[in-house]
Amino acid sequence: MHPTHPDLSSHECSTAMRSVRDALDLLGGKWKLPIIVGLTSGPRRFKQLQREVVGITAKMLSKELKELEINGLITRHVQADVAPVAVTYTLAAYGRTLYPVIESLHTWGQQHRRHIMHPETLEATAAEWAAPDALSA
Amino acid sequence: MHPTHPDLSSHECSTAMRSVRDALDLLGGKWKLPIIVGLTSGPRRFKQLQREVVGITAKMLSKELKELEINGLITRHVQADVAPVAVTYTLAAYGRTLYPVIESLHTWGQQHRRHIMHPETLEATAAEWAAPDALSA
DNA sequence: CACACCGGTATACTTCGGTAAACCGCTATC
DNA sequence: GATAGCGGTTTACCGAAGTATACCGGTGTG
Repeated sequence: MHPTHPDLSSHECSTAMRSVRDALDLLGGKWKLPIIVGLTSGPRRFKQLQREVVGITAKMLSKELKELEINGLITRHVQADVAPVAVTYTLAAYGRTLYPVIESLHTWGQQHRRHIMHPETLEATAAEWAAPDALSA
Repeated sequence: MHPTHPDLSSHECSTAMRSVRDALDLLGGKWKLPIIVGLTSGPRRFKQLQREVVGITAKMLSKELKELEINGLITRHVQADVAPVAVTYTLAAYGRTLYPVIESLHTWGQQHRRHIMHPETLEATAAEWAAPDALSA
């Protein structure tokens, strides 16, 4: 048809799309990111984590932890000597590389909550945040 | 070694968790973010978008676009005068506030792909990225 | 005329994410 | 001895998410 639409970024766009979907493959679903957030403040034990990630069932937590471990984002260590075997989960170094992602989601979610509660300030808000036109970085 | 990290207080942690889950409520699922990425480089028509977001069915695309519009992230406009009614989707101002999120996911996904393909450079990689200790901002 | 593109909708189906609840061996507490 | 905590696994089940396919009215193309 009309190949003349000056689409600067059709390449960049598909690159971005691929990367985002790669990331989503690992982090997608309802629980993975909340779990990682729970681990940002230090090692946690199973039940402890289950209490923090409100609403998750033991089965889901168990399953998600396995997947996160397989992908190298978290580490599981067992202390067999102590009383009723202590199991601890920690953010692995690789998992810590997710901080920027967590942070941006955290910030956006916070703003979003305000935005929902005070919709009258919408335009101001949207303008203030200022969208950096990066993404091509 | 010693990740003497700015331990998120338990309060900050639950705040972060709540925000992240708020964001995930809007953006969760397999398609929403890829669709938004597709719209970052300009307005798109339905079929055009379907071609870019590889693998999505018309039904899903239609459903997701509706939800994104309801949440004010994108805008739909219809041009009724032209031949076979042209429908165009655009990132709304509010949707553009997601750039930081998209960008961090994009960056991480890109690194992750490299990481998968050259696992031997793992330690170097993880160290290099350096996790910004923010998040408590 | 036959065919393809557009922007979807309708119907039917399958898969998977997720829940609820019971259960396991072990330990410590009342 | 009963109960509760730990770190899960197992079973059973449901509903949402996602897929596949066909179809619609309109138009323009060969």
